[in-house]
Amino acid sequence: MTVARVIVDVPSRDTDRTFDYLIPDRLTGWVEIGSRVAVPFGPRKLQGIVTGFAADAEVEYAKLKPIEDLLDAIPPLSPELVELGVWISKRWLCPLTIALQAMLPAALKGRSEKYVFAASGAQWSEEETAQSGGLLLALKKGKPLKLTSLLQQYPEQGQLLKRWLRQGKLEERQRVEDQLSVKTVLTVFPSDSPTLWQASEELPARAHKQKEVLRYLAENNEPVTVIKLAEEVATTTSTIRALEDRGWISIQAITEDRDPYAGREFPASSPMTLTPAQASVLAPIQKALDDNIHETFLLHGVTGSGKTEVYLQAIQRCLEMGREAIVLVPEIALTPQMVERFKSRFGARVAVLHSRLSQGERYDEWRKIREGRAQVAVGARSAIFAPFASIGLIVIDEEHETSYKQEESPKYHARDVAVERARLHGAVVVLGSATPALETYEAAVHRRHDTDNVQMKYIELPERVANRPLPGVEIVDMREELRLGNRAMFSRSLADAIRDRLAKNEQIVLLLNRRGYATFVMCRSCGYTAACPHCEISLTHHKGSQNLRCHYCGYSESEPKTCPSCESPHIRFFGTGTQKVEESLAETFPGIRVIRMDVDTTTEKGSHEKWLTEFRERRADLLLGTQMVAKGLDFPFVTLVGVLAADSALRLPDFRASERTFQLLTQVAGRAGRHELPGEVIIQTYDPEHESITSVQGHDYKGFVERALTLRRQLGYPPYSRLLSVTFSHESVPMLLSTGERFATGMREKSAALGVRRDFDHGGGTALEVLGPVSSPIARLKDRYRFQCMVKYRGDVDASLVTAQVLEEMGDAVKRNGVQISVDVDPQMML
DNA sequence: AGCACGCCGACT
DNA sequence: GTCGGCGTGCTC
Repeated sequence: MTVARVIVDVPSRDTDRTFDYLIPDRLTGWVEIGSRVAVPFGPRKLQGIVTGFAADAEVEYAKLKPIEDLLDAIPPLSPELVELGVWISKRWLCPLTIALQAMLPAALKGRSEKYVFAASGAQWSEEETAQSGGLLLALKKGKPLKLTSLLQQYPEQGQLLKRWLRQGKLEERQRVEDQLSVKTVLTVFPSDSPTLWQASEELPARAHKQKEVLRYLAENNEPVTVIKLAEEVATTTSTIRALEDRGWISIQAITEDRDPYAGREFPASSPMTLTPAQASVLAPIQKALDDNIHETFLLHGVTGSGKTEVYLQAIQRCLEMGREAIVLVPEIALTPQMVERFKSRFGARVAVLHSRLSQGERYDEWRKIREGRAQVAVGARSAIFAPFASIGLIVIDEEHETSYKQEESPKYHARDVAVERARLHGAVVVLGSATPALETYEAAVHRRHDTDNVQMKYIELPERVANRPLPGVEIVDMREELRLGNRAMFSRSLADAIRDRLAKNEQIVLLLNRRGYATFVMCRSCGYTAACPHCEISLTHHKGSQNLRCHYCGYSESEPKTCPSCESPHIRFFGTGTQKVEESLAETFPGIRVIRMDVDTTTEKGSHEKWLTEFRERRADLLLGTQMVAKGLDFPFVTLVGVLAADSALRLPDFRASERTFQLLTQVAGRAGRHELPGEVIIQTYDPEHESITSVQGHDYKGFVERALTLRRQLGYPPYSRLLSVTFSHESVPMLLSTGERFATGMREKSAALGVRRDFDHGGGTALEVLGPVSSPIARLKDRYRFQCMVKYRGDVDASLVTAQVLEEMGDAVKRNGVQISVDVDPQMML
């Protein structure tokens, strides 16, 4: 007899280990590594994942309980994904169950559901029945009812329920249920035609409708849905049921796929002829695929250089070798246009995973992969967990994008997961970008060995296809504009250019760089600014709902008419939102047709797509938006890109601020002049000397990066060190400080044993140093104060492990004092 | 994370 | 006396 080792779905530190369960006979042979099971856990029923087996002799615990149920016929996770989960939980310090959950589609996140039913022989008085307001009548029918829906239906009867449960008149049972079942359709399976004709003879003469149904089935001898059949013969389902009772047809529930792209035509495309440059970068990728070796490439290609075609042909080779491919794309760039390119090349072999699909649609796409019906997965961050069996290639497009780092636990970075997963499969990784992250570029070009960065090969597409030039970039100093008396939102240069495109019927993309540019509220008389009473965050003004909102905790209050502090009426809503720009555009350029894309206009499902289609069809002149207009869009008639407030993010206290600004500007500049018409870019800024802006002008990625790397080396920032941040939060500051100090001391003690840093020319001198505890950039959140420690360490040190050890040692004390601790390994946002 | 157990104050 | 507050400890 073997025993299953199960990770139960309780995300806490002390349950972050396996628990052993007996495998009942009926499940022998079905329970595998990666199986999802329902298990009893204390008084509850929970979902768990099987991660291994043990022989009887290895089991220490005496009173094992049996697994109660197997939740899927095919295990949703493979042993390889379980192994990857273990790796993630160690690297990013999260409970294993959290890492495993991240790999499952939401539809399979089992919840424990409670059911209530009347105990056999239980008696109630008439008075009680009346008192219960219908509740008892429902329960006396004997069928177990869901506790949550009972409480919803009879909100007054909570107390009664509780009492009867305690008295044993009612009983409770728990079941683990999926969030969503597979959508099924009743389908008719006819027997063969002669039998059906014969059956028709046997029917009594008055059964006209049944005869008609049989005739229809005999003529079209193939399975048909009950609904369609009823429609065709103009009858009801009961007629069809009657035929089933007679045994001439069978009706089965068949799972139906909700194909979100159903009914859409994707014209077939075939491989394009590659330019010599494209061919030369494809060659080493294909060679690695042919040789079956795990290798990572950084494909550095300027905007419009044809990276996607290289991906497509690499995937093709991968499929020819009988292996599968994953393509990651930033969520925001996962447009129909992008999907179409893959669908038209690989057709039904493509599964698409992104957050705009419904939970059910996502589950269907996931099952296509799991069941081997798709060989290419295209999706956002979490598609890295696509349940393929034999991966040959993983492509990460726009690899520098911050959206590849998940900000909630597990706080994994898809790029790192990709490399590890590829290693497990012996697969090739291609990281593509016009503006690679400094970490990636450094690992590919300088190939340092004292960091944990993966070794990779650098391949490059330095020119646009068809020798199209990169657009000319003009930088406008807005201080100068002001000096010359132009107080408008648009510089003269940008205004002239917009007018020019309107006259020529060409299109414009306008980017409002809004990061760090919140629309806060300030009193011009006394300087009062509206802040959240629970978080140390200024409130954001929402014009539509006329209120002020905290975007961290959701607190909101109505828009003040006078200053709450000094009662002055001179309270103003600062900052520039896209709405304001839109108004200003309408005033300055009468008749201009503007599409505005921001969080307000794109929340509705499919709206993103709708706006882009409208713009593509030239039903608007100008596309205005935030970050989301910068990525991956390709419109032939866009010849002008304007950037407002290019420098707005530069003042953020984040050492990556200038890198981010440079990347964003380069990306948005790349939207111009991608086709026959040449492009032009106009960048408005109050900081025209800043390197992250001037480097965009010369399309000088390498120059910018080398200078930035020198600076990073001097300051000992990544990629010349790695970071790990630990945030402590509690209602009382002294408690926080003492806990933070304890952590810092613990870390410093351990670091003494790790040796010295080899080549950092700044202070510290040890392989691991701890900064803080200091007040966190968000000093208070939801009524809890926050302090943080930053751990800076040499790449070959396993700081995650050291941190886990120190937190373990502090464990008991911390659990009692209620300080919450959250760890972020390789934090991407310093805020 | 729940959920039970257990030990304290305020009510029928 | 009992109901319910939340501290603490366990879950194969």
